[in-house]
Amino acid sequence: MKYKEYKGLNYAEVAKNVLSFWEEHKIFEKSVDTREGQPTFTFYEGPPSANGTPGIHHVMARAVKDIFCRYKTLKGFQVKRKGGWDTHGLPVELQVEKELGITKEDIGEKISVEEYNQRCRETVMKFKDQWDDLTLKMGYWVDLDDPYVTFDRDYVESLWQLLKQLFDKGLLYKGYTIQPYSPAAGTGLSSHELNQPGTYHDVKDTTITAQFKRKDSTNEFFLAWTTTPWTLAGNSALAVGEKIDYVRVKTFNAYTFEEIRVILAKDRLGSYFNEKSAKANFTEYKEGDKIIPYQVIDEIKGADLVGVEYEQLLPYVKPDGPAFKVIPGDFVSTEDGTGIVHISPTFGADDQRVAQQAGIVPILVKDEEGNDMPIVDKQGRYVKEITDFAGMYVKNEYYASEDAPEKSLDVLIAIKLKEENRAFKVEKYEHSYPHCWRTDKPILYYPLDSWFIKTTALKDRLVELNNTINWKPGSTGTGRFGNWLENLVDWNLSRSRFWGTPLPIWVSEDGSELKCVGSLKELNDEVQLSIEAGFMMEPLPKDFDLHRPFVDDVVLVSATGKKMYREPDLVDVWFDSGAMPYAQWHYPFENKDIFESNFPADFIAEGVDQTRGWFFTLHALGVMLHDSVAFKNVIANGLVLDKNGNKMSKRLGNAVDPFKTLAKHGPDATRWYMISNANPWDNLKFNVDGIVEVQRRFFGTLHNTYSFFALYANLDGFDYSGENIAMAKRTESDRWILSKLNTVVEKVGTAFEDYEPTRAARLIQDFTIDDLSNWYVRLNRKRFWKGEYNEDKEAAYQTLYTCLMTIAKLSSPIAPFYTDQLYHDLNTVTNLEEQVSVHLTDFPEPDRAIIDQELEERMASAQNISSLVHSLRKKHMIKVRQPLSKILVPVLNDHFKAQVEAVEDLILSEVNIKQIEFVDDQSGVLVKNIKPNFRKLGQQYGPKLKEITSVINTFSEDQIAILEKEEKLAIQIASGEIVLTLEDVEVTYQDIPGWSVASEGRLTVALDVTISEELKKEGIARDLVNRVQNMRKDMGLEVQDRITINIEKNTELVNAALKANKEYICQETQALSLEIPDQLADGILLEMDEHKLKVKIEA
RNA sequence: GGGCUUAUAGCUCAGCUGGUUAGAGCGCUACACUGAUAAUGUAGAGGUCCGAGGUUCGAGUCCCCGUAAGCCCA
Repeated sequence: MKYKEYKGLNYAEVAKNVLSFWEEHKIFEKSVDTREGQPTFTFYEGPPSANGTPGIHHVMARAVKDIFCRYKTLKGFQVKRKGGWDTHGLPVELQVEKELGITKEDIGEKISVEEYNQRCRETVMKFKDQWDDLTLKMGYWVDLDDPYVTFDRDYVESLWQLLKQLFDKGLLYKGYTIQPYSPAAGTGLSSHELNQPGTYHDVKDTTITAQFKRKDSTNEFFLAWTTTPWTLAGNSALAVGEKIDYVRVKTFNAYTFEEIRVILAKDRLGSYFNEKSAKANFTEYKEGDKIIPYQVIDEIKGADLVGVEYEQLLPYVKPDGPAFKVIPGDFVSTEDGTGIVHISPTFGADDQRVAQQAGIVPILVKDEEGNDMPIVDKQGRYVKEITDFAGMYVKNEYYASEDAPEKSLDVLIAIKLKEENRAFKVEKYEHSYPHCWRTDKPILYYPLDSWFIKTTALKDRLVELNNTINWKPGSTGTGRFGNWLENLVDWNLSRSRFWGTPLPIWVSEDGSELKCVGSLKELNDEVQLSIEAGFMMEPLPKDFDLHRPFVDDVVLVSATGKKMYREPDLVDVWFDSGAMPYAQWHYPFENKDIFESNFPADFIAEGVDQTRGWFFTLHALGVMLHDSVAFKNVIANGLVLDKNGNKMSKRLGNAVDPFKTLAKHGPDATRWYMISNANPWDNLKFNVDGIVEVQRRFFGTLHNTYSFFALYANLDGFDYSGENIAMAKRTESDRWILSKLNTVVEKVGTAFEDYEPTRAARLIQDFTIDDLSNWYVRLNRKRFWKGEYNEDKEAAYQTLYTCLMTIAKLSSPIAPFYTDQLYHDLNTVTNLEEQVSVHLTDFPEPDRAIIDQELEERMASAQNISSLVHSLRKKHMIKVRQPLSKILVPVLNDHFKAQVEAVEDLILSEVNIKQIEFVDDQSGVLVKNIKPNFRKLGQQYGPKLKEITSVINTFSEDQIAILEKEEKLAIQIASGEIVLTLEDVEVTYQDIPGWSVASEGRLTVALDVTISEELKKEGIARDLVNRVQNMRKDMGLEVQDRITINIEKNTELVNAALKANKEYICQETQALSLEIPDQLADGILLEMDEHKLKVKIEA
C-alpha cells in the first residue's frame, strides 16, 4: 500500500468525494449508533423556515452547531440531531398571498380558508430541497429523514397539551391591550415580529404641539406635543410628571397672533422660545412678527396641575365617562416635547395604563354590531363619526400609492388646529418609527383582544434559572437576555390569522364558560358530548386536521349545556418553536423516555437576534412547564455582514450565494474561515479573499506537509508497522514537536469544552503552520531523504505521522471533509486505527508525560537565536550558504546556557555556523544594561518610581557590578536613601564591542563575519551543490537517481574548493564521481557570484 | 431614549489580573533560499490603540463623558 500522492488538489472535489463516502458507508448514522449506551449530549435544532432560500449566514450558524455536535461525538457522547422545520406564521401567509395576488380581506371571499391553508402547507416547504442540499454540501450533520414539522398533527397535539397544562396552572388568560398592529397586513404584530431587523425606520412626520384649553380660563392652554396628530381626536387626558416643574408663559400664537398663556415644563422652555424673544416688547408686537415676545408668569409643580380639567380638542365623539383631565404619568420626561403628554387610551400602551389608573375613559364609538371600537377601524381609516375626515386613512402610506391625497390626515388636522387657535407649533420631525416587517408600512398601536401567558408570574424563577445557563458570550445572557427578563411583560400568544396552531380554547356564547382541550382524544370526547347535546351531527373523521377552518366548525357543549365556540385566534409561532423540546417527540403522548433523556438540551446555537425569540420561548416554557432550564449552553452568534460591514440583502445585491461559495472554495475552507476569522458572537465581515487565504495558508500548508510525508514514506515503505520508538531515542526536535503537539491537544480540547471554536481553530492553525511545517519539517527535511532506513529516520516518520493524524482528528469538527480524507490517506497504509472515518474515532487525549516545558523553551531560544543570526547575515549581505565560523552568545545564567547547548546543533545547521561560543561576565567583553523592574518597584515605592528610574538609568558599569556582587545597593533620592536589591532591576547584555550584534528582549547574539579561505571554499562547494541540484531537477531526475559530475578546470580557489569538499558534494548530489578535467567539451556554464564554472552532469 | 456588542497597521484579528519599545497573518517593498517550490526564510515601511477628561509613579488595558457602526428593546 502506498500513501496517496496528489497532483494539485481541488477542495470542492475533496468534499464531493468524501460526501459520497459518508453516504455510502452511512458514517453519520454510525457516528450516532456506535455511541449507543454512552451518555447523551443533547442538541436542539432551531427550526428554520423553508419558505425562503438559505443564505451564507446559515452556513455560519450551522457550522457552529455542527462543530460541537461532532466534537462531543468524538468525546464519546451519543449526539442525536433531529432536524426540524418551522412551518407556520405570517411569512408563509404573505408569500401565499403574493403568489395568489390576494390580501387578507380576500380570505373567505375569493378563496376559502381551507384552500388558503392548503396552499400554505404546500408553499412552506417550497425550498426544502435547497435547504437539504446546503445541509449536505456544507457537511452539517443533522437527521434530515425524520425531522419535526410544526404543522404535523402530532406536533400540534403536543402544543395543545402544553397549552392545557398552562391553562390548568392558571397561566393562560384573556386580556386586551394596545398592540402594534399592521392595518396593511391586517394583523397584530408580536413583539418578536417588531424585533425583526429593519423594522424601525427613520421617518419624517408632521408633529403638532397642540393647545388644550383650560376650562377655568379664557386663554390659557396646556401644550402637548404629538408625532401622531391623528390620535388627537382620541385624546381623553393629559399626563404630567408630578415632580416636574412647569411654567405659565404669556405669549402670542404664531398662527392666529392671539395673545395666549401656555403651560409647559420649565426645562422645555428653551426649545419653544427664543432667548432673544424674552426681551421683546409686548406692546410693540404686531401680527406676523418673527420675534414673538414671551414672559414667564409663574412656576407650578406637576402634582399641582393634576386634576385640572380642559376642553376637548377635537369634539367629534363624546366620552362615556370622566375625561379631559390632567393626570399623573410616570413615563413623562422633559427629554422632548413639552413635558405634558397627550393621552389617547386606545392608541398607546402607556396611555391605556395611566388612563385606567386615573379612571379616565377612552374615546370609543359603536360598530355595526353595537360593540365598542376606537375611532380608527381595522383598515386604518377614521370612522364615520369623525365627520370632517371620515374614511380617511390615518397614514398616507396605507393608500394604494396613486390614491394617496396630497395632504395627509396629519397635515389636515394641523391646518384645522391652526385655524382654530389650537396649534402652537407645527413642524416636521424625523424619528424612528416601527414598520410592519413585511409590508414595510408604519404600524399603529391599536387595542386588540388577546390571550396571554402570564410569564410575569414566574419572573423570579426565570431570572434565577437563567443564571445557571452558560451563555457565549456571557454578556448576552446577563445583559441582553437578563435585562429582558428583568423587564418582562406577559407573553401575548394571540394572532388573528389563518395558518398556524389554533388556540384550543372554546368559550360559551355569553363568555362565562371556558374549556381548554389538551389532546385529540379529549376533543373527540367533547365532540361526542356535543353530539349528544344535539350541537354536532357526527364524530370527527379519523384523520381530522387540527388546523383552521376545521377546528372552527367544532361546536362543543358547556357544563351547563351552552354552545361553545372556539376562540378564533392562532398561537404565536414562537410558541411552536419554543415548544420543540416536547413537541418534536410528540411528548407526552409518546416517547416519554426519549424526551426525558433529552431534556434539557446541553447545547443550542442561533443568531443573537433570537435572544428574545427562540431563546426566550424555550426558556419560558422550560421554566413554566418543568421548572428547569431548556438549555445549558448556548452560543448566540452574530451577523454575517458583507466585506464592507454592511448588512447583506438580496435587494442590495451584496448577498453571498452559499452554494456558489461552497462550490468554488469547498466547505472546509469556508467553514474554517468563518470560525477562525472572528468569534462566532462577533459580526463577521464576510470576504471571499479570506477563504482563499485560509485555503492557501492553512489547508495548503497542511496538504504540503502531508505530500512531503507521503513522498518519502512511499520511497522508504514506511507503514508504521514497527514498534513506537521510545521518546528517549528520538531527537530533540522530535520530542519538541511532540511536546508542542500535546500542548496543543490539551489547549484545543479545553477550547472546545469552553465553546470557543475560534480559539481552537487558531491553535490548530498556528501549530500546523509555524511549528510543524515551518520549523519541524524544514529542519528535519534531510532526515527524510538522506541515507539508509534507520531508527532515526523511522522516528522522523513516526513523529510526522503522529502530528498529521492528530491534526486530522483535532480539526475534524471544523473541517470535516478534508480531515477525513487525510485520515483515510494515512490510515489506509498503516491501519493503526480501526475506524473507517475520522468522525468515528476518539478525540485525542494529551499525554502530559510528553509535554516538556523546558524543551519548548529552549526551542524557542533556538528559533530566536536563528532569527537574530539571519538578521545579522542579512545586514552584512552574507548568504546562508556561506558557512561562518562562530557566533557569540552572552549567557545570563547557567540554566540559559544549558538550554542553548541542548539545541546547539539545530542552531548551527539552521544558520550554517560552525560553532557557538558562550561568553559570560568573566570574559570582560560584555557591556551591561540595567533597567528597573517596574512592577516590583512600583508596588513598593509608588510615586517615587520616577525618581528611582532616573537614578538607575544613570548607573555606571561599576555600580551595576557592585549591585550584582553585593546583591544590594543603596541609592540617594530626594526623600532619603533606598536600598535596591537584585530583584528590583533587570540586567541585560546590551552590546559586545567590536562585534556585529543583534538582540531581542533579553537575548543577544554576536556574529563573527570574517570569512577564512577554508570557509570560502566550503561556500563554493555549497553553491555548487545547490546548482547541481537545480540541474538534476531540470533534467527530470528522480530523487534516488545517481549521476556523474565533470567540471572543467577553473581558478585555483575553485579547484581547491572542489577537491577539499569532494566527498561532501558527491554525497549531497547523489554523485558517483566528481572529475575535474582540463577541458570539457559540452558543459553548461554556471555563474556563482564571481566564479564561472563549466559543468557537465550525466545520469 | 434604554440595554448589549464592537472600534488597535491598508485589510482581518491577538494583546491574560495596569508595567514603560503594542504584536501576528495577509497585502506592499527589498533581499535570500531552491530535493516541501503555484512553497519557504529574513528584513523594511506602515499605529494619535475612535475622541475628550479622570484615577495612577505608570493606561491599548480601569472609571466617566462623547463619537461611529451593529443588534435588541421602547
